[in-house]
Amino acid sequence: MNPDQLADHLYAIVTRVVERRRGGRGSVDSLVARTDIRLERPRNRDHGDWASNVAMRLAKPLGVSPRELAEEIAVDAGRLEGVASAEVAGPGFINFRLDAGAAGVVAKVILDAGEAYGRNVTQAGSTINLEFVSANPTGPLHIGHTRWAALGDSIARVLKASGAQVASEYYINDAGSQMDKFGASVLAAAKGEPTPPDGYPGQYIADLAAAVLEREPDLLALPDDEALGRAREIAYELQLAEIRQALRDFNVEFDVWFSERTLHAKDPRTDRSLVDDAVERLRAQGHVFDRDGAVWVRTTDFGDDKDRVIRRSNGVYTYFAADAAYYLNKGDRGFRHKIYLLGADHHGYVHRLRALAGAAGDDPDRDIEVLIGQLVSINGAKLSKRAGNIIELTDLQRWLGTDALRYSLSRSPADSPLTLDPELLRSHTNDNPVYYVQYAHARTRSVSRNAQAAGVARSAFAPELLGHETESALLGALQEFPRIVAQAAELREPHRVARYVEELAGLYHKWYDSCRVIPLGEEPVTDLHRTRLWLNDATGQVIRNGLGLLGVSAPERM
RNA sequence: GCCCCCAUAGCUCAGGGGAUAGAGCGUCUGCCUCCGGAGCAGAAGGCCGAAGGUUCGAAUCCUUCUGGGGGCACCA
Repeated sequence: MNPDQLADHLYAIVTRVVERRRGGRGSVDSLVARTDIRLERPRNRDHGDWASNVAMRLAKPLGVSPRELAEEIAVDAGRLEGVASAEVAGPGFINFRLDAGAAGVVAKVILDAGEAYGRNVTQAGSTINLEFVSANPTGPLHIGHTRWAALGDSIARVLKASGAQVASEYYINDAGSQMDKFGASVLAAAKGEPTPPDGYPGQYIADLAAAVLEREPDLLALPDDEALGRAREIAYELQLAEIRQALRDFNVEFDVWFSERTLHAKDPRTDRSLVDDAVERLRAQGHVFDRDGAVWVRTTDFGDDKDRVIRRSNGVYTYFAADAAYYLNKGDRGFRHKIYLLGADHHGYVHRLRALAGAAGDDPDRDIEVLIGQLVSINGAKLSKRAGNIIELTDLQRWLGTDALRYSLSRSPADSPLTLDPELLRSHTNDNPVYYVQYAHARTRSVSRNAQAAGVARSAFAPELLGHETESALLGALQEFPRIVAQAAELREPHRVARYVEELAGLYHKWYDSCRVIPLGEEPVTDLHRTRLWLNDATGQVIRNGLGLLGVSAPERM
C-alpha cells in the first residue's frame, strides 16, 4: 500500500459518499479536482502515516460540516485492507495509519526495482530541450556558471527519471566579434604584446598563447590575418576542451554541444544560412518589419518593452538573429518544449525569448520556459567579472570537492540567493549536509557488510514485524521517493531531492540507533533481523538513487 | 523611471492554502563493554520585513509600502 494506491481507494470512497449525498446530481469531479485529493505526510507523527484534507475541500459544496463528512469517509476508509485506522482529527483531517506489513512491502519493492526505484511516468510524452551554461568559449567557467551547471544537470536527470525525452544542451557562442577579440588577445600574448583594447585580460590568455605556440611554432611567422585566425581557432579548441573537461569532472553531461557557427554556415546549394531562413520564417509569421534600414522583430507584441533589431542597417545580424535561428532549430529537431536556464543578470532576455516563441507561431506560455536563477556569492562577496574576483569552476572543485560543491549548489531553489561558506564546505564534518547524507549511505553499506559476516541474510521478509515507530517513519519516507522525483521534475526544482535525502538520512540514523539489524552477542538471528536488513538495504538504495539525481557520489566507505 | 528576484531562529537555508513554522551550524545538557559517535536524545532560540485583502484556514495567494540584489544596446 503506497500513498498513490491509498489515494485511489480514497477517491473511490469519496465518489460513493458524494453520490449518496447528491443522489447523482453532480459528480465529485465537478466539486474538486482529482489531483486535489491527495495524501500528505503529516509533520507530526501523532497524526498518522498519511493525512487527507478532502473532507474540508468538499464540505462547503456539499453543505455539511467538514468533520461530519470526514467521519462518513473515515468509516469506509478504515475498512480498507492494509489500513490499520482512519481517524478524524482537528478541523476535519482524516488521518490514516497503515498496517506495518502493508507499509513494509515498500522495502521489497525498492530492492526489486534497484536503480529504477523513483522513476515515474509523470513527464512521459514531453519532448524537452534544456539549455544551460552556454558560456562563451573565450575563457574558463567561473562560479557564475557553476550553479547552472549543477542545477541544469540535475533538472535534466529528474526529467529523464520522470519519463520526459530530454536533450540537455550547451550553446557555444563561437561566432561573432568576441571570438576575434579572443583571438587577438591570444595572439598579442604570443607576441609578448599587451592585451589589446577590449581584449580579454588574464593569466589564462597567456597560458593559452603558450599552448598555441607549442601547437603552431611558426605562428608568428604567418601573415597577421592568418596568424590571428590560427591563434583564434587553436585557442578556441583548447578552451572548449577545457570547459568540456571541467564539466565532465563536475559530473555534468550534455547531450548536445551546439555550435553557433552551424547557424551562420551557408548551405552551398542555396547559399542561405539557418539565420537567413529564420528571419524569413519570422517575417512570414507577420512579426518582422523594416525601419531605418534595419530589420526589426515586433517583440512588443509579446510583452517586450521595446522592439528588437534582428539585422542591423549595415547588414550584419544581431545576436538576436542567432537566438531566433537556434530557437527554431530546436523545434525543427523535435523539441516542443524549450527550457532556458539563465542567471539573474540575463533576465532582460526573458521577454525577448518569449517574444521569439510567439513570433515563431508557438505559444509563449507553453512552448518556452525561462528559469531565472539568482547569483551565488562566497563569504558574502558577490563575484562578478567587473569586481575582478571571479573564481573558476575548476578551482572551486579542487578546493571544495565535486560532491560538496554540487550538493551545496543543488540544495536550494534557483531563485533563492545563495551564499557559500568555503570553510564550511571544506569541513568534512556534519557542518556539511552532504557528509551527513553520504555518511548515512556509507553506514547502510557497513551494516550490510557486517550483517553478511554475522549470518544475517535477506532470506526471509516479514514486513509486518517492522512495527517500531522509527521503522514506520522510515518506511513512509521511502514510499514518498517517486513522488518527490516527479515533483522535482514538474517544478524544475531538484533541491527537493536534496532535502528529501537529508530527511531520509536523519530517519535512518534514528532508526539505526534504536533498531538493530545484527543481534547482540549470542542472541539468535530472527526474521526481524532479516527483515530489517531489507529495510537497511532499501534505504541505502534510495539514498544512492537520490544522490545520483544530483550528480553526487554515494560512497561505500568514508 | 520601468521590469525581474529576494526578505522565515544569532548564521546558512527549507517549508506547492492546512494541525504546535522546520533542518544544519553556533550555544547549553546527556548517550560509546556490542551493527561506523561523521551518530542519537533533549534544552534554548521566531510579531515568518510592514500594512491591508481573499479564505473555514495564509509564511504560502492578491494589492500597497519598506529594505536588499539584478536588469533595461542596431554589445556579445
